[in-house]
Amino acid sequence: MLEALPQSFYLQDTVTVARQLLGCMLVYESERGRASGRIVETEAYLAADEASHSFRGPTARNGVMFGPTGYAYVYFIYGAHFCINAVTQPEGVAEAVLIRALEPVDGLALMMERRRTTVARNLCSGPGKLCQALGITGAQNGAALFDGRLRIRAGETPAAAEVVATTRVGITKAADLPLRFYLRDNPHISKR
DNA sequence: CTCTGGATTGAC
DNA sequence: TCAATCCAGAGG
Repeated sequence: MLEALPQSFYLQDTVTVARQLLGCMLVYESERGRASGRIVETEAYLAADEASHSFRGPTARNGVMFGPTGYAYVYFIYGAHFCINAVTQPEGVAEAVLIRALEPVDGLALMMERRRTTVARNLCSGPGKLCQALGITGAQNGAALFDGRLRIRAGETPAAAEVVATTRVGITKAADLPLRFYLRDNPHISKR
């Protein structure tokens, strides 16, 4: 897609990508229609990072992380939810940015139906929630983010002072690293 | 093959 | 605060 961020965007340092994805738009054109939102929360997962799925080497689940840059790594967790990551770095270097929350923009009615709620701030305020709201499942694992029905567009760049860096959510290893980024005071972030 | 626990969510 | 729910990953 002309308007999507180019594949080369994802070759930047993974922390830089995690920061720069804030404000960008995640769009998915599903069979049932388009749904999209502005990215307001991300987390970086690095190669030398015990909390990353890629830390112990390639497996059937995490294989996309070891592949070329700019593709979606979608996995199933807790027997119930999907989470979507943007794979960064060249082939062989397994790093990614977990997209944790969106501010809903397009397809509100479809999101409300999928999420079974009409409360806007409950539609995309968590990694599992936003996948459900957009209709993203394991079928999108390995999909390009720079071309096709699942893509990330540039958005309004937030002011540097608006970006907060803190520790990641829900992990037990490397839990002290400041690799979570979100937009200050945004009502759609995943916690509180 | 069995066992453990998780990049979560929503109900209590 | 805690159970649901299932599969990936580790170990035998």
